Amino acid sequence: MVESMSRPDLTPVSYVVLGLIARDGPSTPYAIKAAVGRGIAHFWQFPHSQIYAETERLAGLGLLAEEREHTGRRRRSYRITPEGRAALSAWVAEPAAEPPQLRSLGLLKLFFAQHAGPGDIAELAKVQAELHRQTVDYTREIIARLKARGDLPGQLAVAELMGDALRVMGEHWERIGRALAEPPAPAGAARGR
Amino acid sequence: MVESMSRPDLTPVSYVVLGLIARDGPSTPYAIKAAVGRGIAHFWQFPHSQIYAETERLAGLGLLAEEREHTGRRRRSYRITPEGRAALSAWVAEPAAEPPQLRSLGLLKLFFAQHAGPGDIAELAKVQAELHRQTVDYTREIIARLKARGDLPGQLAVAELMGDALRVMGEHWERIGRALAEPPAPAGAARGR
DNA sequence: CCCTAATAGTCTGAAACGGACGGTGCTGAA
DNA sequence: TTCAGCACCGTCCGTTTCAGACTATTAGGG
Repeated sequence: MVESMSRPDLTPVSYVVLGLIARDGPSTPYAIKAAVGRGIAHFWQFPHSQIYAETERLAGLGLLAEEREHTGRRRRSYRITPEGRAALSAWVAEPAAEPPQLRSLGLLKLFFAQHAGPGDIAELAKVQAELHRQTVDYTREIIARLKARGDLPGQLAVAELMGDALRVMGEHWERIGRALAEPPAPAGAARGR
Repeated sequence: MVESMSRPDLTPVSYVVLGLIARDGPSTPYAIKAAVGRGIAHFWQFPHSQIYAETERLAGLGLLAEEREHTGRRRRSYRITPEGRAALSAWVAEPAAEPPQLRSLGLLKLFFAQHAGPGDIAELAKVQAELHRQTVDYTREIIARLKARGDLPGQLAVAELMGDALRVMGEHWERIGRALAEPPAPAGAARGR
């Protein structure tokens, strides 16, 4: 039983770059940067400067081929090589055993809610609920666009999953906001704090 | 309108440390490390070596007070100062405007699903579903424990939110797995993918 | 008294970060 | 025609984070 078929010298960012070029055809790093911002950034973040380093490195490894514009700005453009496609496929085919990671400053503050007044937490909940609503809306747009295309079932599934997860989190924040806002003091048996 | 009441020289990790010491009383860095692993790590990750650096720094700022064991290992122990409590409260009270960030290798592979066979994606979905199930179970335990205590409503809310989000994501993965596994070829009116 | 496991903490090289900064070429107003 | 302003495109570099290897220390069991 071989443990890993995918190349150990490639990082997730490498595959993002390979994958987007495979999807969109020959691309400049700047175009990749824009494409990342339009989707992948929502579940795998990294600084754009990485893209420039990564395209160069992948070209060195023979997984991308560089072409340079002859006119004007002489931008570099990269297309994927057969080796690049093979590396990408091998990686996708290998199941990911890592759990998803969440990183939320809002949750961190909620965790320590006891150190602030209920009003402050209500405000936090309001802000977070609104943020989640916006992101869900954005996700909806993406879903609509992907459905119109009918193509790319993987991307659609990702968007639907994320949309649902964000919706559920947003609902929690709304519930928290309501619970703290409406009954400033529940009256009657004043449960200690 | 003042923009920021909270100290700009403190990072989220600083507040994690302050918050846990505020909750648990005087603690050694190692104890904090353990406490982080029992909860906060699920929505705010950082390397444990940071804790040692951070306690020292916070002591230098006067937000923690260091005490050293006289016997045995002479471990450092830290308690929170009034200034530390004030800094913590100010930070918690200030709403977080950042959206939550998700980071999932599984979603990344799903996004590029077209580059692997359906069987590979089914396998990915199976692994991810199982991972999510485990995490949900773990979350349930935490919720039960927190409910038994009756205390700390913020922590309970966090656990419930995360549990729900993970459950929803896990259900998506299960659905994906079923969709790919059961009908290897949908037969009949082949809906053009 | 020694061995082992659990506890406790240190250290470091490598990535990642992120944002300031500097060109370049287009467009359209003067 | 010029050139100001802007959107595009890419580089660079100081800081922070990161992971985890590594080193003690101590309690407990044999």
